Amino acid sequence: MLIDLSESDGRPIYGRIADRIKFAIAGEVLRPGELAPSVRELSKQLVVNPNTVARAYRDLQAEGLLEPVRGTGLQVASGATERCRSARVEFVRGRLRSAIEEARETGLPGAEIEAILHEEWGRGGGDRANGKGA
Amino acid sequence: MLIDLSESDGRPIYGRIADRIKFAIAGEVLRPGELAPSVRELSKQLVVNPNTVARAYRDLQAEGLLEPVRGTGLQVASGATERCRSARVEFVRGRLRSAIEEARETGLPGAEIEAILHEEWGRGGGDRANGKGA
Amino acid sequence: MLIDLSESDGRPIYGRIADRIKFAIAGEVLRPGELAPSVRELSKQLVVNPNTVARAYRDLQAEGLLEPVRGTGLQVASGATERCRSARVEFVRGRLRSAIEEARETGLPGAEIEAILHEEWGRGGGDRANGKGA
Amino acid sequence: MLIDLSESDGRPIYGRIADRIKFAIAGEVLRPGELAPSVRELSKQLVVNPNTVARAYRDLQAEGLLEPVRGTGLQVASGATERCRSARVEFVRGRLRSAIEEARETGLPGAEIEAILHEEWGRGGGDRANGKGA
DNA sequence: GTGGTCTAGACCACC
DNA sequence: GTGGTCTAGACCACG
Repeated sequence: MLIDLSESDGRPIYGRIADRIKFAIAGEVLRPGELAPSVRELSKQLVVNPNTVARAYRDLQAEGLLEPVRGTGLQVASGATERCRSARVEFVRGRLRSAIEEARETGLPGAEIEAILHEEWGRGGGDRANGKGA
Repeated sequence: MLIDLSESDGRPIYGRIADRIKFAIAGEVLRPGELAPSVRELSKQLVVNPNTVARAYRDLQAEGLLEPVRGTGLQVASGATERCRSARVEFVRGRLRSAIEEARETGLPGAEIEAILHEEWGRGGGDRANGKGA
Repeated sequence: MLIDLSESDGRPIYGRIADRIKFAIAGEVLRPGELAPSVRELSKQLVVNPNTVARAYRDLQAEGLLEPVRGTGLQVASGATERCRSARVEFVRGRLRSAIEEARETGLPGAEIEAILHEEWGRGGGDRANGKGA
Repeated sequence: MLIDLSESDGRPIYGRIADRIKFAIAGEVLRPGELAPSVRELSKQLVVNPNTVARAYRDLQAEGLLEPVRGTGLQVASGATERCRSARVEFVRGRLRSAIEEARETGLPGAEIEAILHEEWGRGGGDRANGKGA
C-alpha cells in the first residue's frame, strides 16, 4: 500500500487519502477482508496528522467500503471492489466531463480544444500500459 | 454580457465571475475601452453579494485587465484582448491536463480512459462550431 | 432552537447533537430554508468544543439534511422535514424494538416484561400531550 | 449453554457475554455449584478472542457470581440465582425506560409512540410463553 | 461574521 | 496494538 499525496491542488488531504484507498481497492491492491493500513501507520507514512487519516477512514466507513473489526483495525468490506471500480470510472468520467465542459464555456473554438486535448493526452504516452487496474 | 454561474463545483464565486469576464474579453464580447457592467447591476443579475462582484473586479484590476475611469466605472484595458486569449488557452490546457493526470493516477487502464475521453468529447457535438471566439 | 444534551448514556456527543437537530427539523422548529444555529453559537450554548458541533453538522450535510450557503451558514435542505419525520419514527421504532428484543432474550417471562412496559410507559404520564410534533 | 452473540449494537462483546451468563444463571440453566463453560471452549464456540471471554469472567468474579475452584474452573456461586434474577429485571427495566425516555425526547406525539410500542410488543407474539425463566 | 481544514495531544474502550 | 471521542487552537476562504 504505497500512497503518494503529491500534486495537491487544493482538495483536502483527507479526501485525497480516501480516493487513494478507493483506487487501491478498485485495483485490488487491497482486497475484501484485508485490513487497511492502520491510522497511525499511514499517518506516519504520509507525514500527516493521524486525525486526518482517521477522517478519511471515517468517510470510507460511512460509504460502507471499510468496516471496523473491534480492537483490530478496519477491513475492506465485501463487495467493495466492484463498488470502487464503478466509482472510479464515474470519478474519471466526471473529471473529464467537467474539464471539457469548462473548456467549452470558455468560448475557445472546438478545434483548438481538441488540439489541446490530443497534446495533453499524448503527454507521458497516451496509451502507456496501465497494468492491471480494472 | 450574459453570465451564467451554474455548475458550481466549489470554485469560489468571485473567481468564476472573474473568469467569465476574461473570457468575454477574449471573445471580444467586451472590447478595450468599453465599460464592464457595474458592480450593482452585475450583482443583481447574478443574485450575488455585491462584495463578491467587487472582489472579482478587484482581481481583474490587479491583473491590469480592467482600469478605473473616475466617476464612470471600469473599462477594459488596451491589450486586454490578447492577454485574455492566451490566458484562456492556458486555462483550458491546465484543466484538461490535470483532469487527465488525475485519471491516470486512478489506475484505470489507459484504453478505458481514452474511451471515456472520446465519449465525453463527443457529447454535445465535439466539433460544434464555437463561433468566433479566437 | 433550545437543545438539552443531558441524559448522556455513552452515545457520542456529536451524534446526540445531530439527532436533536433532526428532531427539531421533524418538529418544524427548524424549517427548510432557515439557517441552523451557527457552529460557534451552538458550541457556546452547549459548552462543547466547536469541532464537536461541526462534526455533527458535517454528518447532517452528508445525509443531505443541511446544505452550506457559502459564507453564510448551513441551511435546512428542502424536503428535510419529511425525511426527518420518517427518520424519527424509524429511530423510535428501532429503539423500542431492540429494547423489547433484548428484554426477551433475557429469558424473563413475557408477562413480567409486559408489566414493566406498562409501568415505564406510565411514568411521567404515558399519554401526556406531546404538542404538535408530527 | 448455547450463546448467540448476534445483534451486536455496539455494546462490547465481553459485556454481552457476561450478560448471557447472568441470564443463564437467572434462568437456572446454570445452577449454583455448576461449572461455567471453560474460557477456551466458550471462546471457540463464539469465535472470539479468549481474552474477551476471560474479561467477561473476570467481571463476573468481581461481582461474586462466579468463583474459582482451583485447578478446575469457575463455578456458579451460591445465591447467584436470586441476584441474577433481580439484576435481570433491573436490566430489562433500564432498557425499556431509556428507550421510552428517548422516544419522548424525540417530540413524537405520545399516541404515536404508544402505537409503535404496541406493534413492536406484538411482533413475535407479545405474550408468548417464556417458559420457566423466573 | 460564516464554515472548513489541519495540527497536537489527551483519554478511553476494545481485543 | 487498534480505532474513537473530545479538546484546544491556528489558519484559510468566502461573503
